[in-house]
Amino acid sequence: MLKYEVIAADIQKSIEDGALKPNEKLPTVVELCELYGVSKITVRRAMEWLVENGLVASRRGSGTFVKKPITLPENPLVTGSNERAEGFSAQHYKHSERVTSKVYDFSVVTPPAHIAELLNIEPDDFAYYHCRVRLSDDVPIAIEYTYMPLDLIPGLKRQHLYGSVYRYLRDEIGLTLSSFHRAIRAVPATESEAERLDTEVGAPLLELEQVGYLDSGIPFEYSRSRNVGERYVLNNITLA
Amino acid sequence: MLKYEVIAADIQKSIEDGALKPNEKLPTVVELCELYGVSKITVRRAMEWLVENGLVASRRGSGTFVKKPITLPENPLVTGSNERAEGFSAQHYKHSERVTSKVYDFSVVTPPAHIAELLNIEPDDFAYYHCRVRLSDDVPIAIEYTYMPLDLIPGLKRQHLYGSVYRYLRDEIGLTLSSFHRAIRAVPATESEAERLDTEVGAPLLELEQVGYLDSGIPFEYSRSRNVGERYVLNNITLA
DNA sequence: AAGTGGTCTAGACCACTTC
DNA sequence: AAGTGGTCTAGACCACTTC
Repeated sequence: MLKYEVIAADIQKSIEDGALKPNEKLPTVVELCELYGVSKITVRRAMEWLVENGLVASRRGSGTFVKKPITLPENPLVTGSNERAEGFSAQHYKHSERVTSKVYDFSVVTPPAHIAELLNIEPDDFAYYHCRVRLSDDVPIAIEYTYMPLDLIPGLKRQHLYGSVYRYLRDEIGLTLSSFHRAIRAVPATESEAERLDTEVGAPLLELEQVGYLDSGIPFEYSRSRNVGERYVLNNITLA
Repeated sequence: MLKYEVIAADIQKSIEDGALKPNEKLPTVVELCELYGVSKITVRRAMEWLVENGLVASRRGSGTFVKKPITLPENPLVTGSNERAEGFSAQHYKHSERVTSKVYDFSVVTPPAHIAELLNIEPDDFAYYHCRVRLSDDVPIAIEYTYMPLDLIPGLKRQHLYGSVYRYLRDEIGLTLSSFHRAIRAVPATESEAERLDTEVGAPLLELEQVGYLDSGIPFEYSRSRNVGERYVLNNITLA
């Protein structure tokens, strides 16, 4: 664990267990430097992390203060975060839900031209294609349509689709996932989606269309996931 | 403009006008230090900005490389960014659209309990409430329901609702907006929304429910904006 | 072995707030 | 005037990649 991570985690813990109360002033940057025996830039890193994650607000000239933690009402079944791309399994296991999948299609195809383009492969290159529905405690949450370049990923099997594909890529193949470009939309459920997701035709779905990149900058997936509107929320902190 | 911003902007420009091509290696950190006569940490800041904005990928031990810029298909009329909260007007003027508003309600009320809670005001404190539809080139894009604490904002008038309320808060009142907590959902249009947004009842809307904060950490707005699914996309870059 | 990015030190200097 | 966070310097040291 890096030094700035230790500091940020400590402060986060103090806020979460109430040792630091909303609107309370944190120790000054200089004090924290002395406290942890680190340099100013390291404390700043920790502060930046806390600001980005919505825990504190810094005001030049006066100090850094604990924000009143707010959670917007979470009626729906399932909550995702848009800060980091974690994949469905990682997000849901946290809440000790039982995540399962129904696989509707798993094949090797030559993807449509615009998808080949996004994946940076030739029009006649092969890609895995799969369609699966993700369920949390047996309730269908989302349907995914995913393309992954064949050449990049040796040995993807149907069985992997029942668990976390990202875990397979990371732990078994040793790929390093680095970033995702996302477009977020609201779309109506098609007839087949309505059936597979146990909802109505035309029901609002939250669509996340994304291209995922390895740290090498190479795209490793094109994916469209459509989440049932009334069962899924995406949470997010944004800076002005 | 800060030094690291200058460096980041230079490199961004080189990428955008093609001087730096996809997959090309950037100068090393040390080279950039010499080139700009700055210290390493300043170059790192610039690199971090470029990584966060999806322009380059850094690989320890080998270098920093230009990413193939991708833009996901943008069928819809209007595109927003989820990186920074800019407000409707700022996002849309960029595309040289004509942004207008229809105001359906503007009043002072005591907000519902859960909203008062989120705004950190007493249950019987007053707040401005407004409901307006935002149009881009006369096409309705979104309907907003917003509460703002009365005490915080002197002199909000109906006329301000026809332009950018954020601009009023910033430039006229001198408030500094700092961050937004957002929940993103797909919801069906109600009857009145369908009529005001010129769409069907039950049509998918992209809802952004958000609490906005001042740099002092005080909430200044609770807002729910519902964007017509087929006319609006939110774009976003996420790190793994 | 040489080259690359990543974290960190110990401070300087500045912008801004508070009193 | 004193206190606070924000940017930056000039380097050290390290982890990792490439050859």
